[in-house]
Amino acid sequence: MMTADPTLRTVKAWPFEEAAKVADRVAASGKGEALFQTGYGPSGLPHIGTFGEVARTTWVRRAFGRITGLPSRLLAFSDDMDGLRKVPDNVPNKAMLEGFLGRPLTAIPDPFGTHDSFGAHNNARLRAFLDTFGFDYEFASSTDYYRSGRFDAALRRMLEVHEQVRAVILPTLGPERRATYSPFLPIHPRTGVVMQVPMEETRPDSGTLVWRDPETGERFETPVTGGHCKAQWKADWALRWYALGVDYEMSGKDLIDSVRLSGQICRVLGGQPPVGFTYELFLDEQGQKISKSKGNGLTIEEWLRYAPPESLAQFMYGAPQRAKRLFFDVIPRAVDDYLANLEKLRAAPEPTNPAWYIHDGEAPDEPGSPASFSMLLNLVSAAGIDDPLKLLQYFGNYIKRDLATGSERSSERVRKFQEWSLNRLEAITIKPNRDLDTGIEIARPDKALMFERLCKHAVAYYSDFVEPQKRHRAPTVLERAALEDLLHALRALPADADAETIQTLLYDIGKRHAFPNLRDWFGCLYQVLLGQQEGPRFGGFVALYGIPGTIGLIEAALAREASA
RNA sequence: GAGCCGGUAGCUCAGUCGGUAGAGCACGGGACUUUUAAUCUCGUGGCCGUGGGUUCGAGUCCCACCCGGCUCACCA
Repeated sequence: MMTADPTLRTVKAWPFEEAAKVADRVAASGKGEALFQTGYGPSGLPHIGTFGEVARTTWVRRAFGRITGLPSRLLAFSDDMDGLRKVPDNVPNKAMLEGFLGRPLTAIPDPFGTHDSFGAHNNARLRAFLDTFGFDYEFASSTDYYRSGRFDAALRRMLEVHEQVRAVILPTLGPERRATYSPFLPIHPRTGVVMQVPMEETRPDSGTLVWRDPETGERFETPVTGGHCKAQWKADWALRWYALGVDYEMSGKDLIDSVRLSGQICRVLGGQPPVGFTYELFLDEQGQKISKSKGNGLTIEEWLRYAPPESLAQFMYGAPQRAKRLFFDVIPRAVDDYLANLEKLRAAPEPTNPAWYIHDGEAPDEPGSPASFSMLLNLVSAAGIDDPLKLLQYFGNYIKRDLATGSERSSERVRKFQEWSLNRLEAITIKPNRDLDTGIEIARPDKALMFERLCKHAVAYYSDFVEPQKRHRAPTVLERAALEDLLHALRALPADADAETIQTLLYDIGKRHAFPNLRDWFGCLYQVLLGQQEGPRFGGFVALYGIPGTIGLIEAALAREASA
């Protein structure tokens, strides 16, 4: 059991400020533990906001544990009993789903055919998503809770105060809805549809409702308990808070009104609404709201292709109550902020440091990254590196050159990295090209070094954004002659010729031909061979890229010109 | 109509307890380099939206206003 440290209540970081409120609430209730909740709508497949909400809640939860020493649970609650309102665009078997509109998601066949129901399918995806990041949570299915009777007492209570609950909601509704509203949505005994109908009678003594099918006129008496009824959205939220004693739940700004009304209903029931936290929504590059239908903004898949999850957590940590723009350009900064914070965490575990939350107070036992992500991106773009392993090699050479020249610019970070992993990097560096494919497994984020992962991500960035922008220009007559000259010279070189030898060769050839300025010769190499305006020191590039590969580039360039 | 957030360097933003204004990028100079890029280093650049108030002192606290944006207003 963790020891309590009440002095942490005053830590100036939002998770602790939140946790202190939860601690007060739990102390007042006399409970020995705290219940944190995050909810998921029926349409909602997991997305980048899901990650944010669970991560942020987890941080508050951890802060709570540090302050109080008390245990806590995080309930991931799926609203899988909600009626399907419309057929989603991104699923197969849409025609089949049409026939089940209005029924609870857990009473609809899985359009993917892999689970017992559509609801079960979505639940599985949600859990798989959360598991990917190693979140500590307890999954809850609304359907299970209703059917198992866990909500029965609360439902009967809501039936008793039916009119008071209505009184909370009615003022917020338009005239026509006002006439039909009930916090109870009975499941139609014949069609299975979640009904939105007015109650003709409430019978608290028997725990039932009397209502009429608007189409057939048939009258039904339905128990509110046992999964025969579910609660309407805002009442549902309140019911859950009341029945389970939820202590903390955060939600987006779009739910401010719902939080207020659900809180009122919760009080009507006799409960105390949880400590709440409203976070801002994300905007796209133009400051527009991110919506899945518009397809703007950044998906979590995209983020995780270009950067590690720790950087996304870093982004989510900062200023949750500000509308932040979420698009590609924020990624490198998030990564570098994280890397810097990671080093700070290593030096001193301060709970004001975002990395403290991301790693639960203790930096992982690995060397971090010797270079900023921005630098890796520059490097990969300048050198046109399309392979993570080559980037590692390139960087290894870079470090060695650094050491050899005795440069003072080796930062503390680089030095640490060298101590920890120089041998490993050395092993990578001397590996012959043909073994590259079987070299180091870089693709598994959980196993690989942070730096290896960053190399992988940098290359992905290069492939997607830099590489497509390349424009290989055709060589001039003069350049063509020089390139042919270079081609022959390279063929004559041993395969393991070093960077200096190649660089000297390049100068010789450049001088041998009538370039007005040597700079033009190198410019030709970048523009014709690499398709870029500028590039790396070319001798080093050839040594890394391989002489056969470079020969291929030249041949391709000459052929391109011939066919034009 | 109700509510929320923002306005600080050319751009994106940080700014802790009220105490001489900060970073990255961009731009300029230098170092290193047998070209360039990278890297390192130095530097240019700000009426902190406007007006008032509190204070010895305000980017920071209070009030009002202007501008920009978002959310909710007969779904969940």
